[in-house]
This record gives sequence, structure tokens and C-alpha cells, in this order.
Amino acid sequence: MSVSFATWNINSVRLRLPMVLDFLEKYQPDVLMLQEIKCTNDQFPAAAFAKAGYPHQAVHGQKSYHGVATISKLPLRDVSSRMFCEVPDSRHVSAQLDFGHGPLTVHNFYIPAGGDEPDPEINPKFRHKLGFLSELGDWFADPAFVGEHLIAGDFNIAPHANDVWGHKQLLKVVSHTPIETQTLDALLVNGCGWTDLVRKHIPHDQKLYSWWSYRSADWQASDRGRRLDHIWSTRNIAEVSQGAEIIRDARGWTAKPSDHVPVIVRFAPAAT
DNA sequence: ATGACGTACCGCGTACGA
Repeated sequence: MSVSFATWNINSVRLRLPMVLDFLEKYQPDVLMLQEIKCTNDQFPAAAFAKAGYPHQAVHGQKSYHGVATISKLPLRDVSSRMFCEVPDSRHVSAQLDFGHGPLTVHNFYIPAGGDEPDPEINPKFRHKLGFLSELGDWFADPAFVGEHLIAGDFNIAPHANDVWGHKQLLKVVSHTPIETQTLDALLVNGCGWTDLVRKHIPHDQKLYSWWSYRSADWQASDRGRRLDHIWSTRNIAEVSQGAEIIRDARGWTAKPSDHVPVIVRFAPAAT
């Protein structure tokens, strides 16, 4: 059996718990990383996920906003979360697991959205986003950042031309501005050296989105999406990835979907 | 710029998302 890792910005896990359970039943990812759970650790539906076959959980929630949770069929150890920019919000949780290719540290990120105005001088939210990315770069380049890692989540950046519906139209829109896309590209190649696993399997010449605005009258018809959700890994892990999939249909599964859809990467079965 | 929306909260409007 292959092993798969999924990420999904669920925009309230309590509101959309039935939808997540349906997804787990149908796709059976070994690990699911959720963002914007919008609840405290106590409010997280831990028992429902355990009953669904995901008893191993690393939850870093907070009241009302943000919050990340990783649920897993595989045992998790060394659960921890990091603070960025000295802001005590819940945007990261990590854990180590074994999936047949040696120890892997799995990081779940919810990178700040950045507000409306793409100018760090006048917009503190955009400043926070750039600061967060800067600290991430420092962390990944640190000699102490060793071993194999997989990072996934809502990065809130659509890095390349075919990651958005209109490259020129979005150059001044937060999520696709040059300062953001160049910073993310630098993060990808610097430090330990990452592979964008989704683009390894679905090449850059194809339009690919994981998010469609709620404000569009007909998301499917206008199809003005962005690829904001990502799964990257270090090289040795990337070598055993076998495929990637974005579950576009999930945007229309229910009358009240998340504005993001699940992203999945599959890996080779454990070596025997 | 698409944006005619959606979520949480002790709420009856406001903050936040992207």
C-alpha cells in the first residue's frame, strides 16, 4: 500500500466535520494536516477522528481564529509548535513519524494571509507575512535543521504564473506579488533544499488551483482560483513520492464548502 | 481585482480571511 499525506484549510473544523470524515473515508490519507480549525484544543473533535481511524493527533488550536491540527493513522512523536514573529498565534505544529522511509518530521503551517495592501510599510499584516517567511528561511537554513522533513499547509502564496487564473491581473494582489513569490521561491531552493511535490507531478505548464473565493458568483464557471496550499519535502523523501492530486471537486461537495480543497501527495510503500 | 461571501463570538455588529 502506498502512503499519502494530505493538507486542507478547512475554515472551521467543527462546522465541516462531516465533510472531513467523508473525505477521510473516501481518500484514506495516512496523515491529514488541517488549517484554520478555528477552535481551541478542547473543542477539537478528537474522538470523532479517532473513531474514523486517526487516533494520533497533534493539535495546536486557539479561540476563533487560525489553528492547525495534524491527524494520523501512524503514531506521532515529539509533537511541538513554534512561534513566529513573537506573535502567540497558532500557525504551526510538527511531529515525527515513520512511514517506511526513515524518520520524517511533518510540519503543518498556516502562513499569515497578509491583508489587502501589499506594502509592509503601511500594512502590519503584510509585514507580518514577510517576517514570518523570513524567520522560516532562517530556520530552514540553520545547520541544526537536519534530517528529513515534509512541510505542508496553507502558505497563502500562489508562486507561479499557472498557480493563478491571471498572472498579470494578480501582480498587485496579495498572494501573488513579486516580493511574495520571489521570497517563496528563495525558500524553496535555499537552506536544506526543498521539492514542491505537487509541481513535481503536475508540471508548471498546467493551471492548478487549490482555492476559489467565496465571493465569486459561480466559482466553477469563472474558475478564478489560486494555488495557495502546498506540500514540500526534503530531497530524499521527494525521491520516493509517486503522485499528487488536488481534489477540486471538494469545492462543490456541499452547500457550505471550505474555500480551499484538499491537496494530496502519495509515496511509495515502505521498503521491505 | 472577483469580491453580489463566510466564520466566530456572548453578537444583535465587528474582526478577519485572501
